[in-house]
Amino acid sequence: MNKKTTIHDIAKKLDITASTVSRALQDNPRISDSTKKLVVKTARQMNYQPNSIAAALRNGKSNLVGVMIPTVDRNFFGSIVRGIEEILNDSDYNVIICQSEDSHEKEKTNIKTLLKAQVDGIFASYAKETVDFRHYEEILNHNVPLILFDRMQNHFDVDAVVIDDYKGGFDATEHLIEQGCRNIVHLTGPDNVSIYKDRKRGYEDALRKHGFPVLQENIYQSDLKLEAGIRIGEKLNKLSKLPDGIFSSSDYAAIGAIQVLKKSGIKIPQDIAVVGFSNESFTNLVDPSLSTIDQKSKKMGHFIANTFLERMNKKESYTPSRKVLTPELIVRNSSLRKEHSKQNFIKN
Amino acid sequence: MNKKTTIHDIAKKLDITASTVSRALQDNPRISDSTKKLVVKTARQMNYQPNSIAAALRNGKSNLVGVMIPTVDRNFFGSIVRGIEEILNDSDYNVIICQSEDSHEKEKTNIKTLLKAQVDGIFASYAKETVDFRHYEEILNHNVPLILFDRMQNHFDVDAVVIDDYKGGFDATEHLIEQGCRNIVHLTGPDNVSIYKDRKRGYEDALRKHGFPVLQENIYQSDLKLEAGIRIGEKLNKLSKLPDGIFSSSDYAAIGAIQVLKKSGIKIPQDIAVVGFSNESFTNLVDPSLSTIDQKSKKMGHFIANTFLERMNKKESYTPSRKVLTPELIVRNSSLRKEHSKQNFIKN
DNA sequence: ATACTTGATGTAATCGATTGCACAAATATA
DNA sequence: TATATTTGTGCAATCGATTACATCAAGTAT
Repeated sequence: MNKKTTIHDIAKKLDITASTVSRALQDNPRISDSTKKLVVKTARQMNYQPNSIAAALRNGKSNLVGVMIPTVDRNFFGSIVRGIEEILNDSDYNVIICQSEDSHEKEKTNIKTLLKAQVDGIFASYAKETVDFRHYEEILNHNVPLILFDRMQNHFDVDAVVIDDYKGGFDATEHLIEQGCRNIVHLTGPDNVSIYKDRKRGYEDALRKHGFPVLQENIYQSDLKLEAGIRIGEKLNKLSKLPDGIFSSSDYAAIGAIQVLKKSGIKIPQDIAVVGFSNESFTNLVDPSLSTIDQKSKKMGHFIANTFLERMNKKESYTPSRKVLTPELIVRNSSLRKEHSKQNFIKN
Repeated sequence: MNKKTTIHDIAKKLDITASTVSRALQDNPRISDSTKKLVVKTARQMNYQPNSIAAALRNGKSNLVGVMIPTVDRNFFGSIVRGIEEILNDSDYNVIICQSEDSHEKEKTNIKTLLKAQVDGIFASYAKETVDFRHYEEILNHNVPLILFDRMQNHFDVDAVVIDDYKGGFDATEHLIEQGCRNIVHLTGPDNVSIYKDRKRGYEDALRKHGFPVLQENIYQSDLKLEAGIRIGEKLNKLSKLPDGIFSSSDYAAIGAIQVLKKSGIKIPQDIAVVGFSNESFTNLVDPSLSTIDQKSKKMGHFIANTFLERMNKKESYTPSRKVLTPELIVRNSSLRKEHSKQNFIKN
């Protein structure tokens, strides 16, 4: 049928060579203005679409980047991806998204897939499950720029964009203390994931700063999913002395706990004030709306993309950098005892 | 540094030609078993990774497909994408995701981008805003297979995978009637989007079937976002006679309305029973948990992917098909008056 | 008038994998 | 023994865009 037109077709029509056409389309100064105009016009007429694959092969550059995240249907990761796209699409890059589903195996196959697709860069957030990082070395062996974000460790000397999880944990806990909490429980995740360790440190330091003891029995470790929150809520329910505050490293776990506690007549935030982490999109849909820590996900996406673009320019002698973003405490009704409803999205 | 190894490198090492290597790696019957084994072994040793871009250029096939959806951070679309990936990754395809954000302009540029990336197929769900479909013709002009899903119209004779929105609307409404509702309000979306029209027809027919009048003043049109739900909730609040049921074409709008109604002391589901649409992930996080219609998103993804694969095989003389999936009513606490809490996820 | 720029375009190789056709050697058939 | 067929490889073109280098005409300097 209608074959795609190539630069050769244009060349033939104008009785010039393909190289001239190519140069003209690239606005090469060595081509006269008159030919340029002619070529551009003819290209439009013939509905020419450059074949990016041919260019990719020749240039050794696919203009594709791969983003690997645990899952796309978490607000945080979804909007990081958006942030990345906002920047990169303007520079003619396309984004391939891979989901690791927090599985080590999937992570491995995803990396293979992306390398096979000849991506120009890989942006990744570790799967929770991952403790062995050899598959990441593959990326570096292939000379593909790697940028880690959010979840990372110091195994590799690569670019990284993270938030200050310590500060997030600290601020959340201090806020609970300011709201009058005296016995604050913390829900944390697997210890091999540094973000959870950091948030926990923040929690502990905030307690210490205000003269409260750090009690190991107040720290509940889990995978931080909804179901884990439910289980922990049930445990809390059975305690002889209820806590009066919960800082959860995950919005999901926080909601799980709140659901159970509400069932047994406990008032949130009056009896127990709760702060989650991530500012998931459902946090202002639930009742009471959930206080949380916003992770500046879009901004993070922008940083990742810009870091990548810089890296592509400097080519040699590039020194990886680390960017730490500051999270923001968002106070909603689940923790606001003093000025009730002030921050509620519904007027009055 | 360490250049990537190509089939030529392998050929040189074994003192054979690249074509033999290529054939050996493809398990071509014309190559002897001994050479095959040797080549495969050497390839492994040299850590050979096929350059898919070169293959793409030669074969005129990028092994990329583009998925265009309004947004990735809606459960429905996110899991469609997952479903698509589950199938296509096994067939060595990669998926590029584009978000239209329900904007006509973004949709246009996304299509350009995908075509430039030489994707082998495009799977798309129309943006709400879109009323002019010329940019979709571009896809067909380029001879790129197009599969529409969820939101679509009959402009093009292309493959389509949709759910039976009419049945979804009918079932939701009939369920409310069974729960004793006698005055059911419906929240619908823009009329140019067929899914909303179909759901509305389902609503109307269910009312008629049970002998209730269809009242235009009971139908509220909006963009179905959270804020729209809030506004409509406020309107309902002011009515002299409150409705006793709400069927919303969107979970978000449903939640918005519920939030307002709860504030003014109205009990859900006792005073007003509510059913949403989409089974968004937050629907069982809110209080009360929201009854809704599940759209079989993952299954839809599977269908889309498989339709595409079939299409790629049959090449010529292909007749587009239309697959209609059956949605499922999920009854939760926002509409369950008779056996309270039975379907609640918390035991007892 | 000769040598030397400058400007504009063409030639041909390249990126890496694929594949139709050619060709030699080995085997089968007459 | 001569011819036909099979088997295993090699040769070279191809996909489309890019680019170092060559070329050639016109213009400038000496």
